Amino acid sequence: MRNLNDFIVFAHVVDHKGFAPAARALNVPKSTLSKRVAELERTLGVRLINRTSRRFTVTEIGEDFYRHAAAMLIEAEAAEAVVKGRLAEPSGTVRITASVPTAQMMLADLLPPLALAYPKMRVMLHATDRFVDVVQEGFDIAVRDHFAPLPDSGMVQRRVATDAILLVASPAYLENRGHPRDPSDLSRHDGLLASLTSEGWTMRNEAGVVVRVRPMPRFLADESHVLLSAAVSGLGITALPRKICRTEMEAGSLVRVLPDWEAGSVTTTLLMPHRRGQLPSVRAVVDFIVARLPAG
Amino acid sequence: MRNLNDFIVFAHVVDHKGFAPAARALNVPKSTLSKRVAELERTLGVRLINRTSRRFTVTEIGEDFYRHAAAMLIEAEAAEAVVKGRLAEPSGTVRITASVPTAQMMLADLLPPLALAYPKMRVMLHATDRFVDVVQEGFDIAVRDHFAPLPDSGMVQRRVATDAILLVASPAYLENRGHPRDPSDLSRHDGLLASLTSEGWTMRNEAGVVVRVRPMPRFLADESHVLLSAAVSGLGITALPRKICRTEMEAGSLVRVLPDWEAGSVTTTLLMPHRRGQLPSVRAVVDFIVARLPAG
DNA sequence: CTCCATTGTCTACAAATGTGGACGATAGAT
DNA sequence: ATCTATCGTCCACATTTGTAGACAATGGAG
Repeated sequence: MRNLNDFIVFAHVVDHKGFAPAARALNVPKSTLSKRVAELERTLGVRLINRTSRRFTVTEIGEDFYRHAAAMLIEAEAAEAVVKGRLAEPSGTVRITASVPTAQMMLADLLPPLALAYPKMRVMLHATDRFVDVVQEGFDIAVRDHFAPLPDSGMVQRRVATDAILLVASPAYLENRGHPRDPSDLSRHDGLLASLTSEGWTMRNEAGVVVRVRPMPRFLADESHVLLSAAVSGLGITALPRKICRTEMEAGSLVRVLPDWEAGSVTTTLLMPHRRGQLPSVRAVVDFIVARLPAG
Repeated sequence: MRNLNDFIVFAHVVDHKGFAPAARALNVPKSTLSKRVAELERTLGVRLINRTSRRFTVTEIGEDFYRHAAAMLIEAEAAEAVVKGRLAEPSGTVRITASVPTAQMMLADLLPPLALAYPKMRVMLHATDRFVDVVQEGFDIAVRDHFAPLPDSGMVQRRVATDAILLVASPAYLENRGHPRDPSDLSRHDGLLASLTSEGWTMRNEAGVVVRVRPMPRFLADESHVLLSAAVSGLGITALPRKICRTEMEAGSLVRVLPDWEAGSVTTTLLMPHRRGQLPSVRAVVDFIVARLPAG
């Protein structure tokens, strides 16, 4: 098994441009460095450094070799620092669970910069639409989108965002079928619903008036982007969070229907197991998400 | 100076989940490995592995340490391979220049897999809309989108793609203003043009008939995506390469106008300085791009 | 419960590496 | 041309590491 210390010795010697300066810097005899590099060159079968008593140049292949040797050195120092706790920022794994749409719509934008901000922290996201027992399954944070308030489950709840649910349709559909003027008009329109058992939409306006409306089911899909595409295609009217259809609305491929009314709202809440002495890394994640989202 | 071989020994032991299997794999005595890892733990002052005669688990800090140790091993192997010439792939820097739209539309998809395919090659892309003197400014490859054939500039030309330019409009616009049935109908339609001095569109069909048509200038922009959005918004008819409006066409927010006719085509050509002994890395890039694009 | 195959640890001894100091080479100062 | 300070190399000896084999521990098979 090759002596990989020789790679590091070589990297140091190149960094310091000579055996004598490197020996002084490392506080080891220069004969040690000379011997080690000579041995390395012998076993590799190449000349890494051309040197005389007063000249010192790294060969071209020595430069290539040096790059990897230097990278090794960096990794070695990082390994040691990990153990010695030199790096002060949060570290370790933070396990997050969220539904697939939440993962796609919110976390896909948030987690990469989080990971960049905390290089020593490892973010692990589990996106699933099944029920997750947060404590039992060892997650640190669960991200929940919900329409009604969450029950008290003994976990710390931190609301981080609220998004209005809007009725939208394509201009083509509305030109073809007419603009609804009142929620009751919706019963004569084609609805793009999440499911056939959906009870329609509960509309609320700023005056606090609440109306339950039931459009004609025209298209069913329990995936928001499919509903979005269907709406853009002019199939009918759908109800989606503002965030999901913002791009299409801005592009004009979708427009608001009954702009003074909202079909409820969706709240995003972080759930953390309620245990004492929460890890700094979990706290860092929560603070990061809170800072990046408008308060609900 | 710490014995960094111990880091590598540790990485091997973790990889093989035990001293005995690692010893067999490395063909060294297990006592050597046991002693080295024990020494490493002693000097670091932490337990990296919990083990008994039949149990073997890596501690959490051992996992963190392992990641860097494994990275060290990879660098060591790469260093050795550099010298031994094991890596056959091209290396060094390839400098590419292209216009901003070309960079966004084509290279943004091609260059990441290229860089993945050739880990030893460093790809440097300079995206600019100003004139670039390829040879003078030291580029290896220039990617040019052009409508007319390129002049003979003494450089090697390699056509790699041709994209038809289509007339498109939103369904809303067409329902409102009617579908053109013939190119001559376009003179009564709103045109979304690249510039006011644009001489309209030169239409060609499969029979080889060529017609010059001039729509009413309704919106001017020399940025394709702005034209795209304008078309989607129902402002009029525009001429764009198929590639640019493919998503909207698939989504139904844009439809073909006069589907039997094309408004010319845009060709993508790679330009390389014509010098003898072209670098293997440049050749590799060209071959990669050619293989990934449909021939023009 | 017993037996057995295999694990990881320990240690005395063999082998390899680290080192101080001498020495030839060299480039700059005088 | 000469001198000097410092370079990298070499080598005999000191120090450290590698190893074979014994041994306690352990989990699965019977």
